[in-house]
Amino acid sequence: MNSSRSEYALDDVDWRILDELQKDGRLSFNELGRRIHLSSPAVAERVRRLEQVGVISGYRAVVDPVRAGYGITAFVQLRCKLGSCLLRTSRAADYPEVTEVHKLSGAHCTMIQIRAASLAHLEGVIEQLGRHGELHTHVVLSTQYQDATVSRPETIERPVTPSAGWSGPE
Amino acid sequence: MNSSRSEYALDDVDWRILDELQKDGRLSFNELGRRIHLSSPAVAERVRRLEQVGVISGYRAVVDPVRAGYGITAFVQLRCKLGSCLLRTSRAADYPEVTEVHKLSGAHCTMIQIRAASLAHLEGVIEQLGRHGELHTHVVLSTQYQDATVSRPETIERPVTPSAGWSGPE
DNA sequence: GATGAAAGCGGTGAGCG
DNA sequence: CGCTCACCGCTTTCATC
Repeated sequence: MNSSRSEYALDDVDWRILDELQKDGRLSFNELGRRIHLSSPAVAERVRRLEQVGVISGYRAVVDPVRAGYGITAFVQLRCKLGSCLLRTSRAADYPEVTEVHKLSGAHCTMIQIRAASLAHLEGVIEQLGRHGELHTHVVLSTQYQDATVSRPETIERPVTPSAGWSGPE
Repeated sequence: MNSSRSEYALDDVDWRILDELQKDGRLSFNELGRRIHLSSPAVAERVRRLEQVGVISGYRAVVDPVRAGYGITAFVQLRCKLGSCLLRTSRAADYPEVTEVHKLSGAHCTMIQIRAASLAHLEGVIEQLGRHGELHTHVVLSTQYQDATVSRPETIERPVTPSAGWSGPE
């Protein structure tokens, strides 16, 4: 299920496959091949390789958190106290409301995303999280955009304009 | 495709279906019914209702951003300047690197998640975003956890302990 | 990679409990 | 509201080019 390499060279056809499967994960090899102009056996082989290499890590139904009863989203930045770090003293199952955990550079060590059913519910979660350290909470008023698909990096490379006054000696 | 109501009462069977489809979005009605002990026609009807009501908003292949060449993740908190707000002056296609945009309560008006191919790439994106206002950037060192599934709210309700010294008059 | 054929499985609808 | 059954269609897969 895993590759020894952490990256894998994706060609144009691979990206077209990824585009389609990110839009509709239930496409059959037949239909997928039709859309990217490839035969189904060829498509099947590529998809299987993408899965084995781990570029495709799975297929999931996308559930709308709001319509499923989770009206509240919040981001919490947590600076763990020594010895009570969230990542060391808790497991994912302890906090089903925690949707994401990222270790950060900067002043706060962790960025956490939370889904809660109500503000009262959120309050309870935050109270628990507070035992691990100092936290800054940001409640989301509305989500404008999420679940973006990943597309080919080459397509979107963006040049950096060098700061004029800070060029090296010439 | 949409319901007039924003929420929908989900029973136990619905949640079992959502659990399974979030684990494997390509399950056939046949296999899904097998797992939750229901016949395929019955399962098909429920899944279709969940789709119509918008609880299931789609099916997607999950692409690992790192293995797809996006090694860098960052969170940016943006306080828009009047008249140059990101949400008013740009569209999603202008920033393919922006994965999520949330409007926030608190000092910063927006929380943005970014996926970039490299630090140089991130630098370019941040430079562009900076035109919209003041921003605080947090680079993710590693992601411990993401893509949690949503499960029944009732299961995980968490009591809030009232602050002893601040009860109302009795 | 493409083609073509064969086999298996999944989806759908009717009728009933 | 769910089950069973039967039918039709599609998808997958293999062998071959």
